[in-house]
Amino acid sequence: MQPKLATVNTDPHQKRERRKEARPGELLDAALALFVEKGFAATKAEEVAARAGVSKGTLFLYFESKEDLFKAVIRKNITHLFPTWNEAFTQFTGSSADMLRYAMTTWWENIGSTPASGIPKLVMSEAQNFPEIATFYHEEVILPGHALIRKILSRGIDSGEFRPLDVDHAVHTIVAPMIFLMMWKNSMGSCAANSQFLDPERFIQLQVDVLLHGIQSKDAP
Amino acid sequence: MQPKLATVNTDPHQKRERRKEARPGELLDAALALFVEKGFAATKAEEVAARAGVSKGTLFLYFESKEDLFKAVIRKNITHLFPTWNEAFTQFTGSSADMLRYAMTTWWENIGSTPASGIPKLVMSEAQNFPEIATFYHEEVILPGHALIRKILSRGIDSGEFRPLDVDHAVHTIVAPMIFLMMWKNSMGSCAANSQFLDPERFIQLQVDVLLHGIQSKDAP
DNA sequence: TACATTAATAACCCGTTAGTCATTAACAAA
DNA sequence: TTTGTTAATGACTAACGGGTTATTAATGTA
Repeated sequence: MQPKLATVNTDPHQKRERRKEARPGELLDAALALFVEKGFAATKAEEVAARAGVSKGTLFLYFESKEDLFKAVIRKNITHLFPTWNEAFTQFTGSSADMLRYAMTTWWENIGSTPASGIPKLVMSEAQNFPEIATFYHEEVILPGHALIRKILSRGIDSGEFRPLDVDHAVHTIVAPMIFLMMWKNSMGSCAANSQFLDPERFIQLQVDVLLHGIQSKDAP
Repeated sequence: MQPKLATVNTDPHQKRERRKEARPGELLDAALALFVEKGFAATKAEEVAARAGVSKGTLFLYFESKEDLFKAVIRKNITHLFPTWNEAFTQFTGSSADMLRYAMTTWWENIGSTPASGIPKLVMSEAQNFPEIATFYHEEVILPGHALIRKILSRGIDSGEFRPLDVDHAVHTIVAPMIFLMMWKNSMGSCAANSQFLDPERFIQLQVDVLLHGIQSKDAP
């Protein structure tokens, strides 16, 4: 709670390091963590700097403004996983059910369980304040992501494995729980009372099961 | 974008009104709208006052602090719909499928399509900054809401209409898309490009359909 | 019309914080 | 060892915004 003056370091006698290459990345990591945790407006520039182990002046040496830092954080974490995933999916040989299960599992491993899972919360929280970010994110993440899911669904329907569906809308049904999970994890999830309330892996398993098998029992009661 | 000085009114010659009773409600409505739109920290007390048609001083006449205003906003919008809903559900006579459909439809009419739909975004965005709010919300909204859904699922399973399920986890599967929808609507939803991207009513219909029928075709292809 | 009460105001105060800049010191080369 | 370059610093400032208060005026009553 106390702001912890920047002048006070864990080891004040520590040598001042010159690491031009490493600073931006470290600042971006620190900023991501704090923006996700406290929100953009509530996070102080000096906090970000302190967390990255530098002074506030250094932060503004690498980023024009706090807003510039924010945009850089988003941009950095929109890594281009999509090409890799597209590759993996076009070469997939198993059933479409397995494909969906595989997709959600690897998504959890590569995004959901990493700090990058904080991005959706951040983007949604600040979308109104930074419309450019919102459209940027929409085009660079949401649309490609949807395309990926649509591919799985279409494949399953074509093969007769899935029943015919309005694919464009069904995509949302697949994606919504994943977004929800990331949001939850990065907000309510850290409240003590909720730690055992929602277990991600279990949730994903059940989610896939419900999606694939459906709730309604058609034959056996 | 320009802050619009509070001193400048649309009609500066307008008579100064004394409406002690109406002010708090109007301030809370204004605050909800702005907090949802811009976030708590990014919203200025003067903006809230201006939107409610009063000066900043008046705001602090009715609320001790900005934080107090925030808590009051949350508290006000946790209206006690649950008793009514519990009533409606215990008296429900139709099938459990219809019950689920009914639940989601009325939820959309009473919450999803109203300004109150902004609360989840607000709570999740600020959960880390206001832990008391998070737990309060968890107990007053999330737990009762889950209890309601659990009731529907159990009923369906007991009657043999639904296949046996891990009810505790399945609840999340029902709830997640609704939360997602509210979040979306109050963040990305207002970006021009996304207006036709996700149609709430359609999404809910398909959501219920997918949940009830399931994706996987068990008999006829 | 005169007066009392109090809702509403706007100028004010002051702590906080984004952003700057003169100074310091780490490192490389001579 | 000396010197030049520049990464890093932290004290500084200017503005912003939460909260206060002396003043104003709306309304009710005599």
